[in-house]
Amino acid sequence: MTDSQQVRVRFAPSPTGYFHVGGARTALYNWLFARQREGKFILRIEDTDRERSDESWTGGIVSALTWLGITWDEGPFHQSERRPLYDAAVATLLDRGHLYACDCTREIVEARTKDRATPGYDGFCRDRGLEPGIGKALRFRVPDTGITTVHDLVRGDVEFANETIEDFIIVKSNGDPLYVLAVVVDDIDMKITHIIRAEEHLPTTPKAVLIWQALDAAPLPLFAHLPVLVNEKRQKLSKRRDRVAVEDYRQLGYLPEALRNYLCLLGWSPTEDREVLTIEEMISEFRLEEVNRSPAFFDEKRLAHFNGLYIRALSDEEFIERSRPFISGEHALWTERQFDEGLFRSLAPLVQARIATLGEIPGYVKFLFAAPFEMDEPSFEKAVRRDELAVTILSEARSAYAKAEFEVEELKELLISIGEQHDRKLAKTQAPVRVATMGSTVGLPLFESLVALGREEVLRRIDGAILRANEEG
RNA sequence: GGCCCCAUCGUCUAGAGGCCUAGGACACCACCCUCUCAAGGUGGAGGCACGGGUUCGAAUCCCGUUGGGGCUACCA
Repeated sequence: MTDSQQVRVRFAPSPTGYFHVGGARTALYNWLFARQREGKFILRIEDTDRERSDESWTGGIVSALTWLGITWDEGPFHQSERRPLYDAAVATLLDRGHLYACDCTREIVEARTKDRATPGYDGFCRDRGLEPGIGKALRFRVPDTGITTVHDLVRGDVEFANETIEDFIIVKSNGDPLYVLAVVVDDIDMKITHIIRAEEHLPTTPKAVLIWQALDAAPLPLFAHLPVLVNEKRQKLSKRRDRVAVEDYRQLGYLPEALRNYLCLLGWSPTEDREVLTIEEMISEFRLEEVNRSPAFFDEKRLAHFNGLYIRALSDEEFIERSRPFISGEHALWTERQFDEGLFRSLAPLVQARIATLGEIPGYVKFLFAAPFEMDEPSFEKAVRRDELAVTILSEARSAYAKAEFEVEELKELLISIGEQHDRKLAKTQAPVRVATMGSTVGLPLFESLVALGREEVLRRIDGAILRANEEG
């Protein structure tokens, strides 16, 4: 390609399972590159294998990309709808002698090559002059000598000796084209200039180059093979064994901008030790040539850190809006009637400062809305049963709060003075009250929470705790 | 097995021959702040896989070893 050409990249996932973070990273890099070069980003669904494709997965890809803010300029195209193009390319290749029919079954090929030093197809049908047709696959005649070079922007030139590449199948015996052919035909047809994809595709790239050259229809694209994302055991992220679905992270309460930022940093980094980047900064600073070559571990802890950063950067109002899916609807721990938006708003900033994912919100405010009131037993044991002064403090707090102004400072001062009478610091005094009213030793600041609960409920819960401590203690 | 890729703290990375006494971030530890828990602040521990070269000088270049990974389907 030349510099004057418009940049055209594509993201081409196969709809064979949940859309995962590795795919999202690949899509993001393609998208950033296209935006930076003012080119086009094309979405193409690689569903040449009908038996392995499912329309529902395509919907998942589309919604995940949309959620991440990765928009496409053309598509989504489906390979399954572009069959005529592949057939025409096959005709051309056949015409030029690049293909030959083969009727060897997989078993026969394996039996024949089992003892040979070089595995793979042995070229048995190369010169048998079989007539193409149903029941026979079409293989690409790979040159016996020479080198096929892949020009890769992140790895440099990668060379493959042609003798190590087998005569691979391009059309199945049932007439269906294979991915290796479809991808090349589509990339040529869509005038793709840069192929940015995961490293796992690198070994098949020389085959694509060979087909591309045999078709002789367009200059070769530039490649960029991104390092794979791995799990803690340093194996390629797998849909089967690892939690990788973008949708899962969405459900857990990760912000798309945080996931995007984290993903951007898995394999590339900007200068000056910066890590939090706006989308504009990513677009202007991203460089394919600076992408790392080694596999990167997808670290959820680090992702959570970024998510916390992004959550804390939200304005009060934005935080409330982002919270909605987690505080109402079918996943809420309470009914719509039990929920009170005003009360939630009053405590929201305190929640916002404490969480790393939006999914943690319910845990912080369930003491306010969920019925029946849930008591954490270990907390009760620790702060009430094992504290001989707990019941005394609860009783005194109850009396004081019964007639107090229900306001943060007032409630705090009252508890401080109760503590002083028993020579206790507030940290210790507040524990039984917190557990009695909020159900746990940990949680939101106590006095703000008491105000939200209201006098009546606070007194009721303290009474309940005293009763419970006495009857079971 | 064959082909290919890779190799800086546990993790993500900065580093393109002298700026490195190897920088930042997550996680971890300590302290500060503090009504609990977080958040925030300060500090700490922790790394160039190994061996040869090249060079006045190597984390940086070359070769080898070792280790990891990917691919090896009439899947994508």
